[in-house]
Amino acid sequence: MINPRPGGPPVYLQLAEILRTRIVTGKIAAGQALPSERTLQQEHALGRHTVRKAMAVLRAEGLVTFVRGTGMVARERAERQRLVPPAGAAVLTRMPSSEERDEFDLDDGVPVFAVRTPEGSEQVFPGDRWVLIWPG
Amino acid sequence: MINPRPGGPPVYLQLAEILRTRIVTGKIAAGQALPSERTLQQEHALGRHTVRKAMAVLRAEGLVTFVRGTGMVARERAERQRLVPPAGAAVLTRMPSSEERDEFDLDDGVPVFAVRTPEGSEQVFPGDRWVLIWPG
DNA sequence: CGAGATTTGTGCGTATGTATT
DNA sequence: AAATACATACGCACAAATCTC
Repeated sequence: MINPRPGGPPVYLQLAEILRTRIVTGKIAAGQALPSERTLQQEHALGRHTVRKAMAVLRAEGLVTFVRGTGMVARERAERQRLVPPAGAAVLTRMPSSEERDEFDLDDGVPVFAVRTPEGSEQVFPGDRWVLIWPG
Repeated sequence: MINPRPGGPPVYLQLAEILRTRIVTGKIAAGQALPSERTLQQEHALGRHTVRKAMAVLRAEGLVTFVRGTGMVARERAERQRLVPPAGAAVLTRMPSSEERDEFDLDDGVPVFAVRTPEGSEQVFPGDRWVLIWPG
């Protein structure tokens, strides 16, 4: 139940927590649609901005994707490809630039690996589709 | 100049691009404050909602931090510590959970490394303070 | 120290556009 | 063609944190 008392957590974070719980516990399975904006507004007696802000939180966490005309969908966990970087490489993680989001067709809330070789070149890998493996 | 013609890119993305350019080119140095919401509204004749959406884009990219009562500040790039994961480890990157954001005092738009050892344990490292090094 | 101004945070209302079903 | 659902964009009010005088 959402509690709008002052001093407490913001309403949109309370709603995000409710939805997050449903997703991570599997009550809403991957690929399955979540309640629409309107439904959430009516069920919890909230304004549209508040509902959208809660949804934006989940999107930024990479838990959901939005499909226009369909709604908010719990994100599928893609199979990850294994990558062994070259010897001496340095690996950073960060959010992608807008160009990188376009190039790799990344959802909101998906970071990237940036692999820098000793020679100085940098290659970018979408964080939701790769796992880095250490030798050994 | 911002162009609100229909069919073109959304106004808030145009504004985000303008501010992004100022940051990455160094016109606005790290640690320096950006124009306030009000200033941006007046300069570009936009509603507050639109301005805030542009700012949210930059925040999600990890370019700026917001300080209530102070303003929007270009993020400092922290010195990164070097980490060599154990042999056979698998490394993922993702956005942190709300608990992890609290625990590590992470800004918005900062992903984490998740290092899984062959034994099955997982350890989390803030993505803005660590760089992973491959042996070699 | 306080008072007031500034700035971002939260929450709601409304209208219109666009894509999908 | 129509309904549904999200996207963009204008507006308002008040709260909370910070800064300045």
